[in-house]
Amino acid sequence: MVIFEQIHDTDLSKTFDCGQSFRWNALPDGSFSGVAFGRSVRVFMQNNSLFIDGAEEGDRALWHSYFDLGTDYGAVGEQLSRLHPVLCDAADFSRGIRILRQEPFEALVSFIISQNNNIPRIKGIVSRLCEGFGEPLGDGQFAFPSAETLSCCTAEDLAPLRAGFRARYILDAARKVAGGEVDLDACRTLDYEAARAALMKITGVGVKVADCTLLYGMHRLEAFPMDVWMKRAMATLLPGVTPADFGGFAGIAQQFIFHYSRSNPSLFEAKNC
DNA sequence: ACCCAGGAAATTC
DNA sequence: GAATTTCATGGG
Repeated sequence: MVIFEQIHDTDLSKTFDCGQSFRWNALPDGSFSGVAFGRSVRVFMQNNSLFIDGAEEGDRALWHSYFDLGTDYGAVGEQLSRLHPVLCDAADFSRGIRILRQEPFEALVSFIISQNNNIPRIKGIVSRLCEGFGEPLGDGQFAFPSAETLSCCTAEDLAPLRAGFRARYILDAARKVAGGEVDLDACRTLDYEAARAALMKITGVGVKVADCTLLYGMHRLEAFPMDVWMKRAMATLLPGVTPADFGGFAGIAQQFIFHYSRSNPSLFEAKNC
């Protein structure tokens, strides 16, 4: 068990269910089970401490990084709140969300699967992908499969996932990553536009999926994924505001606005009469 | 039966 | 080139 004390501005339920990750599930006791970097753990908060049950002490730095515990989200929220009144509401509503540092390939494939799809179904496909092709971890859980493993698969192999037209996108991603044509490690340090262009060499990866991969898989906070919710939110709630206005925390602002908008659809109802 | 879902590719105008 | 259609699958 790894324990982090004096942890603030952290709500695991919001963090896991705000649409950035598809690998965590709530247990009846309020804790969450999930897998990251091939480690199966159960996590919960208690008295401002974050407990990682099943984690080894040697992985302390890994979990610190995964949950981005080095960032003061309270301070980020305050800074964003000063920029615009809507950000004040969004940041307050989304208090507790952290941007996880997920595995790059997992983020890439997860958001390829996400296109024109809904979150429960995305989770189902990702789950079947791991069960079918990921390394078993001995407790009924499975690691996210590697690009190398998936690069050897055929479309028929992926049929049980019921991923539909996205299956061939997954395979193209796996082959280009495993073959070195797309270097995910390089995308961490490449300038933003170049990293985005590199990811978009994959069939099925457009601007939005590339931005999600950069933000959730590589913690590139300048990425600002624009899905239908974000487009509507920016047009309706923040006219004239651009991601650049959020400084170095655009990605965090995006997640706050996204969660706020999805959770309050009434914000977009017609305001006549 | 119909509509939508954290989009992107293929086709058409 | 910009606008529209199609793409598989499942749930409401």
